[in-house]
Formats: sequence, structure tokens, C-alpha cells
Amino acid sequence: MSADDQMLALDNQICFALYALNRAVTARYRPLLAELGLTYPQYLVMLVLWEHGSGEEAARVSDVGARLRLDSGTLTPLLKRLEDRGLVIRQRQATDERVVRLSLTEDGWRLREAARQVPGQLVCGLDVAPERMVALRHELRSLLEILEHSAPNDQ
Amino acid sequence: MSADDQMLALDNQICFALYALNRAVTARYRPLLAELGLTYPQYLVMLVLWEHGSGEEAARVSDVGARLRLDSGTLTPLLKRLEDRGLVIRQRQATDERVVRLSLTEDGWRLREAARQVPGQLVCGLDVAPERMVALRHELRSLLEILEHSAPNDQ
DNA sequence: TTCAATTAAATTGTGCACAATTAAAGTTCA
DNA sequence: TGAACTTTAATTGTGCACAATTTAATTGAA
Repeated sequence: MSADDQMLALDNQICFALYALNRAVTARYRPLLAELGLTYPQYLVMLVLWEHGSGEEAARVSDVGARLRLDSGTLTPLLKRLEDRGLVIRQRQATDERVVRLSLTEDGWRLREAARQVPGQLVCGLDVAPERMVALRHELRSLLEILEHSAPNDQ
Repeated sequence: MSADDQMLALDNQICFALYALNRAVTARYRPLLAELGLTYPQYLVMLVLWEHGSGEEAARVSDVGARLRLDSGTLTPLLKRLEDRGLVIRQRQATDERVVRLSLTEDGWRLREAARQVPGQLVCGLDVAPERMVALRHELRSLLEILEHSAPNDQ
């Protein structure tokens, strides 16, 4: 087998390892989040909104987008679904009608209490040392940093 | 900030690091694969088919699914698109009409030559030591193994 | 001031993922 | 045999991702 053949072997693709693990982790979350009535991307949006203050400086759609690296094409319909579920309120900002501010309803805040269980439930029953998870998380974030701050292609 | 609050912080979610990096890596591949006329999942399917023998023991849809952890709901339309592009041939197996065998056309094999460039192009221009990538790949695969061989939930 | 640029979100269209169901072919065993 | 079960893909329906375009509001210069 040539060097190029080896490069094309599925098992040698870091991209595949990342792709497969990401989907496996998402699948682990799915039943836990289903109890909250959330999908995985909806959960990530809620994490952002729970962190972000409400009121005057409530998160804009673009704030959530910057945090999660998602655009309005993904977020607009997702946020409408969260609004339909009564978790989120979307309202145009009076002083700049282009901006949509996102605030949480009572139910939106209440859901956070139930969500507190999720990270613990996910890790437990999984025979992996916490330090190992932390180390991986740091490595993933470090590589994300590099990818986002280097030229989009080979030169 | 409580311990639970910290657990819910986006930056502490390994799931988010994985999700964001996976999409960033996919985005890196996109322009390279666009030159081949492939999407990222299509590229992964082609990697499997290039590895798998043609002829009598050509890959079945379920073989590709087992390798990539994808079901027929995802693969059937994707494979039809590859067939429309003239890269793949789907045919029912005569001895067992339930099975669909996947073989590559001339163009499907020819595309492999162009694809040889991809892994190299991706890594170059990215200031990350190869050993670091290999280490991460091993860690990701190890965790995938653990996830796939442990109970689906907290018990 | 007014008109060209910019900005923010929404819309449109394509292609995954995945749950759930269906359809058809093959197997097993009373 | 033939009825129950299993296996394999395909289908249906929902919800992301993301490119490309559109709409509307705001800003910035000549």
C-alpha cells in the first residue's frame, strides 16, 4: 500500500474520528435532552442564553451566532421553535430595528434547573477519568483556535 | 457561581468543543472537496468504497453504514446522488434481492487520484505537529470505542 | 441631504442525520 | 407447507448546517 493509499485510509482520517465521536456524543445527549424537550443544538443555544444577561443587554441573534459559530440561516428557525415552545422571546430592538434581542421566559429559566442534571448524568456511567475529558477539551479548543486563526486554505 | 452553574457553562462542555471543532474541520475540507464535486459525507463514503473491493464482494449499503455509523435513511439518498454523478453503481444482488451492492465506475476510481491530494493539502498551512494530530486521532478513537461499548445511559 | 455602502436578520434551496415506519425478501420451525 | 420472525433498503418527516440571496434599517460620505 502506497503512502497516499494510507493517507486515504478511513482509519487514518482525523476528520472521521472527529465526525464519528461527535455523533456518538450527540447520541448520548439525545435521550437526556429529550426529557427537557430540546434537541442538541437547541441545548447549546439555551446554554448561551442562560449565560447571557436578559433585559437591556439581552443576547442578539448574532451574539449567539458568534458564540456557537452558527449563522441566521440556522438560528432563525431554531429560535422560532424555542419561541413556539415558550422558552424564548424574540423582539426587535426599538433603537435599531435590524437587531433581534433574545430573552428567556419563566419556563426558559425554569428549564435550567432540570438541565443542571445533564452534564453529570452524561459523564456517569462512562468509564473515563475526568482529567482525561478535561485534557481532551483543552486540546479540542486549542485546535479550534488554530483553525479559526489561520488562513482558510493552504496559502 | 455554583458548581452546577459551572457545569452548564458553554466553555466547560466537552460536547461543544467537539461540535465546534468538527464543523471547523469540515469547513476546511469543503473547498478542497468542492473541487472533486463531493460533500464531506460523500467523501467519507468514497473513502470506504475505495478501500472495499469491487466485484462479487462489493460493499453493501449496510457495510458502508456499519463503517460510518450511518443508516439507510442517510445513505440511500446520498448514494443515489453519487450514482447520479456517475461515480457509483447500485445494484440488487441476484442471490438475495434485499441486498444492494455498491461498485465504483471508472470515474469513481479516477476520482481517487485527485483525492490523494486532499489529506496533504488539509494539513499543510496548518501549524500543528503531525504527532499531535496522531495523538488526538488515537484519543478520539479510544473514546468512540468506549462510548460504543458502554451502556447507552447512566446505567 | 441623499444616495451608496454596510449591517442584521430572514428566506430559499440543498444535503445531511436520525427516528419511525414500510415493503419486500429471506429464514425458521411447528 | 406456511405462518411468524428477521433482515435489508427505502420512505417519510423533522431539524439542523450552510451557501446565496433578499429585505429592511442604519451609517457614512460627497
